[in-house]
Amino acid sequence: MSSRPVVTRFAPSPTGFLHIGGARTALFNWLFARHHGGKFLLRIEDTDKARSTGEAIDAILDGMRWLGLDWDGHEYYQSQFWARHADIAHRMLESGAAYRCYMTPEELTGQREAAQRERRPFRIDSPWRDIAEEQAGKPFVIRIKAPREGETVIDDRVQGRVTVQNAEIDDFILLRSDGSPTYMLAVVVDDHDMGVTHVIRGDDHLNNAFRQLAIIRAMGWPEPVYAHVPLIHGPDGAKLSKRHGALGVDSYRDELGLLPEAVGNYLLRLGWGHGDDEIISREQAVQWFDLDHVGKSPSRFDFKKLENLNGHYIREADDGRLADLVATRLGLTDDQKPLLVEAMPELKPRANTLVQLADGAVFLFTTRPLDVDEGAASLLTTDSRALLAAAHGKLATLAEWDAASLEAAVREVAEAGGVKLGKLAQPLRAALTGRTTSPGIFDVLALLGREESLARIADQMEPNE
RNA sequence: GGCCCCAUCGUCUAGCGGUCCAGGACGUCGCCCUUUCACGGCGAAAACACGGGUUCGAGUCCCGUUGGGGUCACCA
Repeated sequence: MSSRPVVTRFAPSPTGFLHIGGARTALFNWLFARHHGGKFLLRIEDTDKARSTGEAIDAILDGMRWLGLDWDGHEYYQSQFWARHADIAHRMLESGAAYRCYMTPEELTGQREAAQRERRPFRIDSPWRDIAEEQAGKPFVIRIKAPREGETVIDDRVQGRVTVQNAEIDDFILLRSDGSPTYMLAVVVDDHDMGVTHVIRGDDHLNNAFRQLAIIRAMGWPEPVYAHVPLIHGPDGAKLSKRHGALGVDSYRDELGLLPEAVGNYLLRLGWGHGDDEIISREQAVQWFDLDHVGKSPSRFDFKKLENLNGHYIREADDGRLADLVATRLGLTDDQKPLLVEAMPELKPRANTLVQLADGAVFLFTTRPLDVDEGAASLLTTDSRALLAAAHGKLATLAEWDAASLEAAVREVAEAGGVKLGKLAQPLRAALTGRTTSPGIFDVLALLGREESLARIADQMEPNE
């Protein structure tokens, strides 16, 4: 069975956006398939009509594309296979692997509550399990006749050998009273029909694996290899949820301003490691990824580390690409882009996210008079305003407006004024950018150009000058 | 509560019986570079949950305790 070509799948239910945990599951499946030269399939589990939305489907596909997780062939939609699911349930009924259960929901809750009261574990004990004849006209569900003796063992590729007593597995429902298939049935049938060989998913499904195996065995189908990956937890150690800002990947892109390669790299390293390697390209990941090195304990999500990684990828990214991304955020016109590209080498070492990058670039495009923030304003004292006037006078005479001439001129003014360079550079920065931090002041002058620079300086000069 | 799983620095992790007085990364704190802020460089503090075994030898194997997580629907 391990000689079968590898087929993995990602099977999200489109009830919300592609969240970060799902993205990691998808990444692991994708990586595993690519590593083995197999196929990676995508199946949308849209059987819950009430909660599934087209918007969510789009968000999932969009998120996967953004992360570079391409799937083979078209995407599957589980709801299209209802008839097939129902057919399997009926075949199990005929072979005696399942039965019609006429218990009402009320009877069931009654039993459940009784068990609760007596503080004993609840196990479905249907009186219909061994009754074959139909109760004409009465509603029923089809339940699996789960094994009651012995135990079931799963050799999970990440969890190891897990054993569960069959007595723990109850007669769960295959087909609801309205004839619709349950998730448990649908997953198994679809995975089988799609030829899935490796089921890699969150370990919140580990318990389900035993139930699903019961169906697989009843049908005599080949058993997939299971790999249950620990869930991602929030900073407090509990399962990542909306409460922790478990955002959709679209938020990581749009609101947080992260690059897909950073998110992918971070997710890869969360729960998986390859020696001391931290920065791992997609190519290396495909080459190195394996299930053996997936950790068994849940890991906590660390935004700081993600952000740092993103900073690394920003510094590594192409200036033109970064400029496009920032231009969109700032709503710039095409003719403003060249300046942004030119400034990018000075801008990008100062940012860990595109939000910060865009913020650091605004001074290039704001129009006079500038908004001067509090820190910058405190730098514009009477003395420094006089210094700015001196600098303005000197700079206005400059024949060449390049970094070298600019530096020489500014240093000269500082010296003539008997102050250290910083005493002049800081007010200059305040006047030119309205901020206390920016790229080097000579670069700022050069980037802004003669006319704009002189005008901004003049705006902040001593009034009586 | 039943069942299942997990347990190395604050966090992500390396470690697959000796080469570990435990390595890397993020974060934190110093120093250097420097007109600011970053980037970069150097350095520091920081962990094998606890208790029993097994073994010549245990972070690495076994058992227990404690702690954490997951799961117990006519949801997926």
